[in-house]
Formats: sequence, C-alpha cells, structure tokens
Amino acid sequence: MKLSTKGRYGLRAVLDLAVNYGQGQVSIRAIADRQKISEYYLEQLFKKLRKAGIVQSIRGAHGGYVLNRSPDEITAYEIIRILGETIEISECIEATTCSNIDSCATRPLWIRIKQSIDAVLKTTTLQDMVDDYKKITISKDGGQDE
Amino acid sequence: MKLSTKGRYGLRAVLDLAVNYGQGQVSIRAIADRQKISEYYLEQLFKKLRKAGIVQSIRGAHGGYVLNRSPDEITAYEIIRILGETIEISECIEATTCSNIDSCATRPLWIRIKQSIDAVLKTTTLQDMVDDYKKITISKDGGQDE
DNA sequence: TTTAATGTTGACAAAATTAGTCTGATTTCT
DNA sequence: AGAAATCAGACTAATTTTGTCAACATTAAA
Repeated sequence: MKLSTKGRYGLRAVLDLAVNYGQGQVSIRAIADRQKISEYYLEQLFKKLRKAGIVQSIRGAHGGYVLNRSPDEITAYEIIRILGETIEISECIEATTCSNIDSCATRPLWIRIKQSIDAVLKTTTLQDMVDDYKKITISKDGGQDE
Repeated sequence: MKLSTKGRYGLRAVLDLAVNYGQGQVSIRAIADRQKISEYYLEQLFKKLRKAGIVQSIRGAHGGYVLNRSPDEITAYEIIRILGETIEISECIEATTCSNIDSCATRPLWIRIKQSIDAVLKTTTLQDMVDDYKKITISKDGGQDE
C-alpha cells in the first residue's frame, strides 16, 4: 500500500511553491530541477491543481505558478484529493452496502483506518510542513541557501 | 492508495478461520466458496501464513487449516504484515535518510500517517472483528445460518 | 509586431506491479 | 489403491502507474 507518485510528487511540488510564497511565480522547470521530477509529468499535476483553484498560472515569458491561497489555508488533504489519490483501502467504503456480505467483517476496520488517515491529512497545512522542514534543515547546519 | 488483494482477501480468509475457531479445520475450498476468492490464489496466501506460524495445516483428506493462536491474540497488523503488505506510503520512511533532501519536507507527514494506521491495526484483534461482524448481522435480522 | 518562453491539452508508450492460473508433487484418511 | 486435501513454484494476464511526446495557445518582452 503506497501513495502513488501523483500524491507524493504533487505535494512536494506544491510545497516548493509554499516555500516561495509571496516572492512571485515559480516555473515548472525550476520545480522539476529542484525536486528531480519530470517536467512533463509535473505539468499534468499542475493542470489539476489549477482547475481546482489551488494554484494560479502566469503565462508568457518568465511565467510560472503561484499559490492562490496562503499556505496555512491549504491542507495536505486537499492536495492529495485533488491529485486524484483515493485513500480508500477497499472499494466497499464509499458504497453504502457491500455486495459481498461476508467481506463486511473487514469493513469497519477499513473505515477506521481511512478516518485516521484523513484526520492527519486534514490537520496538516502546507505551512505546518514548511515549518517542520525549516526546523530540520536549520538544525542540520546554519541553514544554507543554495 | 489501496490495500492490495493480498491484504484484503487474506484478512477475510483468516477471519473465516476465526469464526470457526475451536470447531476443527477449514479447507481452502470452503473458504474460497464462502468468500468468493480463487482457491489457487488463497493457497498462496496461506502458504505465507503457515510459514509465519499464524495457521497450522492439516494435510490429507479432510484436511484444512486452523488458527494456531486464539483470535484475540492475533492482530490485524500481524496478518497484514505477513501477507507482505507495505504500509509505507513512501520509500523514504524505512530508510534512515532521504536520498533527496528536498523530498524530506513531506517525510514527517508520511511518518505520522503510517503511525496512525499502525495504531489502528495493532489494536484490532481478529476477535474484535468477529464480534463487530456478529453485532451487525444480528441487528439486521434474527441471525440467519445459511 | 515579431519572437521566445511558457503553459495547455490529449494521446501514447514503457515499466512495474498486482492478480490470478496452472501443473505436478506430497500427504493423509478411508 | 483412491480420493481429498495441502505444498511448491513457475507462469501468464491484466491493470495501474509512470513517464514521454508533439502540436497548439497564450503572453510578455524586445
């Protein structure tokens, strides 16, 4: 059970924007370079984020992307959902009834797991993650720039 | 993000044994019929469970499988792990350091999610699940047999 | 107004993983 | 001996994920 790269790469990319929030747009190429993710692949992810209103695109020369809201108003939950990740574990969670009555012995467990995952995602904002990250890098060494 | 069938089918199969605990062995065919899972596929899963000591096999005619411990001493966590599910979300959780320093901005989140999933799985025994299941079926109607 | 950089879109291909099947052997009970 | 079950491992099929590409549209700077 693993989150797909959609969720993992996408969150890293958005976090890149969050770090640069307030300092103008960031191009996909810059993110691709820093995060070591294919430029083409990132485009796919940003398409979804833009349609959902998380980011705003600035086209033309020296264009790029900007967060549409402040990082402390965007949760990890939103990003993950928009990118199309399903934290379902099993299909029967969304359905109101199981097709297979026997399989329902496991259903309450899947539901509790989903709830616990959602709780973590919903209470974590991009700002929280940026803060955590800065704390780590600063404690490692003086906080380098490049 | 979904648990693979290994985990979902496997847990259902073991639960079938838990329901019949104390009443002798259960054959793979009987479980396959009840749970609507391929007999061949189940064999693969029971192979792992046997090697890990969760179940005991009784070979020959009228053979089958039996739980090796009481259902309230076996957690969902054990079953899931033995069947080879990795609740890792991202590779970097097991590793002591991330190869990509930038990606680490997401790492604390993945770790917290993993911990919350593990907490649910570790505190749920097979007996808990059987009890939940019985409660549901009884409340639906008088508790049918077939 | 031209040009260059960038975003936009949809289709496609490669790779990896998961799911499932099959064959044949062994064991045990009747 | 024969039937019914597990045991073992190889193999294939299907699906999903991941990544690439080409053509086009838009914008900003020169």
